[in-house]
Amino acid sequence: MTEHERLAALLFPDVTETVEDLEARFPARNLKEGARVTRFAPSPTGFLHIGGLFSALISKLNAATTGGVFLLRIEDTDKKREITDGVSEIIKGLGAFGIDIDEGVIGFEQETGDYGPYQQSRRAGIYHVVAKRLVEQGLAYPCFCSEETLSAIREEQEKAGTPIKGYFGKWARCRDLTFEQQRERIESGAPYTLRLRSFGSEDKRISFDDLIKGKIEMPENTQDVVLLKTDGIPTYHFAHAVDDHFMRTTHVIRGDEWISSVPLHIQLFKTCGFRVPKYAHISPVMKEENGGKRKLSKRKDPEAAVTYYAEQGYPKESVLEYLLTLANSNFEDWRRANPDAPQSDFPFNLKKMSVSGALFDLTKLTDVSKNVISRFTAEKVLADTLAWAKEYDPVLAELLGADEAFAKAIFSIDRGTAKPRKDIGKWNEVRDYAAYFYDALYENDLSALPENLTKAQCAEILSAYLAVYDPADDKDGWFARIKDLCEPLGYTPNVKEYKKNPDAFKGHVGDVSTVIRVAVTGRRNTPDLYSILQILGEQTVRARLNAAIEALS
RNA sequence: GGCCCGGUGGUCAAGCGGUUAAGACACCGCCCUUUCACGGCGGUAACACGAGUUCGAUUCUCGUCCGGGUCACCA
Repeated sequence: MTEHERLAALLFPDVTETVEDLEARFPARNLKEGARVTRFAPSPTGFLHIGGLFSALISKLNAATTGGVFLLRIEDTDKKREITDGVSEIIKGLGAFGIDIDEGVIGFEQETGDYGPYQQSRRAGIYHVVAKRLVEQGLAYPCFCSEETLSAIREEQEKAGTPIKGYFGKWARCRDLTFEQQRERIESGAPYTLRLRSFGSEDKRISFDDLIKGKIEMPENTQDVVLLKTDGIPTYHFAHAVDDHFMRTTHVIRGDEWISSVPLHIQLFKTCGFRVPKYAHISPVMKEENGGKRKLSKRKDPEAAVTYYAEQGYPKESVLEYLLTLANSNFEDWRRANPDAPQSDFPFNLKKMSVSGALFDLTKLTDVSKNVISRFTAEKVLADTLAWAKEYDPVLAELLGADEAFAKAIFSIDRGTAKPRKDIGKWNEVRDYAAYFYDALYENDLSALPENLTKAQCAEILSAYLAVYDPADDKDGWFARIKDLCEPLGYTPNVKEYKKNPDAFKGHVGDVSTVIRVAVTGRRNTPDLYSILQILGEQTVRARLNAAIEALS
């Protein structure tokens, strides 16, 4: 038995499995050629971030379009930062956007798939098997340095002005401890971390092909990084190598803040004897501030949280649609060519992803959303609004739910035609959009009446209309009736005529219908008036006309 | 500071040696029109800067500047 092996036995007395056992336990996946295995691996430290959703979407798309597997792994190795409902926040968030998890953690203490556990806190045994092997081979060693010692080393380096800081080479005090020294400390119960014994050189360069950023060249890793913390839990780096190897991940898609540790990661895969996966690093979603760009911040920006979109009432299809336009610039062209195709039909391509961070543009999101919603059926608009309102606007939910046929009629105006209306960008706009259809929300606001007419003139128009109003009219008949109203009252039914000779009339048919519109809806800008009158029904229309006449006299 | 990455209109972005430098959002104007929305037409607006290489650079090289990331027993 070598000293390395004796050390390994001392460090991991309970580990009986070998790396070969693990290889057998997690065999290569039986997937068709070209299928990609991707993963989303967040840590449960807060709400799901829009950037996280973005990267999950990209990963999912890569798996889905290649007939591969998209898995969810939870990186809960830092218990200090963990929050109570972290895991379910993530799963709920993903679910809310229809990003289905093929494998991995799917609920509280629930997972599916043969490559688990998928929660790092439950994989300690697996990491230790690999760690033990590394120690046996002299590629890892225990480090007994305290935090104080570490910062003392750092200070010394600062003073000396060494170009590279950290724990490596001659600064790595525990790297060359004798076996006796190691055993003595371990047996005395001294806390220790397990460090990688790095053979990297700062003079040598390593290059790799990032699927998004292209070829990147960097110096090799020289640091004896921590693999296992004092509590025996792995650091991100070590867990990444072990997990993505044994989960047989083919493509690691993650935020580009990881680029700088790729040399370390490649080194880790290689020293463990694992095949290096392909990497794709996504640029972060940015926000504008004082003319500059910065990453969307969980703390400062409400729109960083995925829940923000749910609260505002952006349909998930809209958020996804917008994210897709950010992801692949040809998505909008594709959408124009395939207005009704499901998003999953889009031939997503990693290579077409932007290399620099995009500013998240809520205005554009809303525009995209208006288009998405305009393609929804009235049934879907109703159902989605109802679902949203139940949580965020109970009054609206109550009103819409009280008579669904009525509500559907509201959403049906011009819907399904070649030129559908695009009034609604998110569900929290529905209340305002539909307000005047409900007496409870309707405000008898006459301030929008045409300013070129007197109150008396307006009242006159309304009275005249009331006298001829017939709910049985069809649209043409209805408008003909309004035109007939014009001349006796001193208006012209012909707008062009009015423009030619404005002094000859009090106004034109547009003014007449505006007066009626304002009296019935309390506003000047509405969809087609005829449809509105039909939906409101005779009783309400008469009541509102009468009320307006009274208010004007 | 070291090491990486990036810089095309206000925003997202095509283009990758020769283009009138696409398109989308936003903005402005006009048309359509009983209002609005939709739609149509048009407009304002960009290759960070300086050197090279080249007959010719937004495209290639170098430098400068600016922006971002990263240098933990956090992920």
